[in-house]
Amino acid sequence: MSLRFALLGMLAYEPGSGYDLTKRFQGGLGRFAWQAPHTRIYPELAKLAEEGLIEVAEHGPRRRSIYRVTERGRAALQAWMEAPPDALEVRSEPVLRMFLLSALEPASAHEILRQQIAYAERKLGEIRAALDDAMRASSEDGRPPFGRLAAEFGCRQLEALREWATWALGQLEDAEITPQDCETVASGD
Amino acid sequence: MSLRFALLGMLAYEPGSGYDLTKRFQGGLGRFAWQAPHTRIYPELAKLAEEGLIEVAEHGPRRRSIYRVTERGRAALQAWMEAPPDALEVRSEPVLRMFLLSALEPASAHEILRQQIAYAERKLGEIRAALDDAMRASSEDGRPPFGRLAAEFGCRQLEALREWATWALGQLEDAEITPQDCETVASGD
DNA sequence: CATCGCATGTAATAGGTTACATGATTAT
DNA sequence: ATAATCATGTAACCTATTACATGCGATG
Repeated sequence: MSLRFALLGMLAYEPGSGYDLTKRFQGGLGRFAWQAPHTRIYPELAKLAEEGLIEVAEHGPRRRSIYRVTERGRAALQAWMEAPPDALEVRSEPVLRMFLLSALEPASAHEILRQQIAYAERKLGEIRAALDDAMRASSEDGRPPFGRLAAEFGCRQLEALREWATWALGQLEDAEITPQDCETVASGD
Repeated sequence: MSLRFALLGMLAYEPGSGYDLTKRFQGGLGRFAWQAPHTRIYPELAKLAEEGLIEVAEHGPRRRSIYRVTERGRAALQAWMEAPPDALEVRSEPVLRMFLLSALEPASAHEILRQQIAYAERKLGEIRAALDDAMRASSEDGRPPFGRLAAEFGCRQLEALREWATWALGQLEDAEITPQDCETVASGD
């Protein structure tokens, strides 16, 4: 249900073809917000056009169709953006991994936390590089890059991940020094 | 592909039936890491059992089957946890909303950011309440609540959201006071 | 024995991934 | 002409959501 609004929003910012949108999902800052292959994008564009939320603005070479949002489309986007997000988004593999840490041996948990820290650093680098690219590209056309705020958001989330993982490492070490379940460690297993 | 490891991990911590796992996904701290209805849980448990990663430890009243992980299951979980997470998780409705902010009128963007701040506050309250519950419940059985670290992680992510939204509001106001695209506002539309 | 909650399932539909296919244009 | 890239699509499959169904066991 979100893909259609992703498309609607990108087209509201700037008209384009399915091919253009595919590239924006792959290459631009959009990839830090949502992902979709062209095989999902084209059918969704067709549906949006059928419902009158977008329309073909122009035909290009090959079979290229450049879409733009209609008034109704803009209204639909606005309505969706204003609708209160009520369910906490909870299908995140990184969070799941962190959730399951307690199911592992402490030594593994340490190792995995250190991996998470490295991962956060690496992804931070990626986003910052992408942001730099986007800033440079957009300084030519005068307006700030689409998704700049979202990229900053991504950075902050990753920084929070890094800080949390560092903190969690400390927690695990504390728990090993002063285990509260000494009395229950009889069987050994 | 992640659901199976969510189940494996929960069973590694403590054996249980599909019904138990359903409740853990709904009620406990698990709901801040992954979500699944029973209609997905039962078939996945069947598949895991067929592959020998879990097995029936005990049969209860009604048709209740209590599963536990096998050695192979534990190894599979370990391997998955240790595998480097390589793709940045990017299908998040909140992030998408933030990404699309630029497609809206500034006044709407303000309103939506304020909503996000309120949302973050509300969800922070929910997680903290759930964490308190879990702490109280687990103080009886001696070990820290499963998912405590993850709940803390969720809190930090929400705090980052709140801080970011506050910062973004400031950015939008700055952009309105000193718009860099004055020279291009000739056509009006 | 009626009802409530436990415990599991099926079926229909929607959303998403991967592999494969194809024609049109530009570049060499 | 041939290759590369643009531009779009189909088909098979997997994952997830929603609605509906059912039978067993405890409780009053």
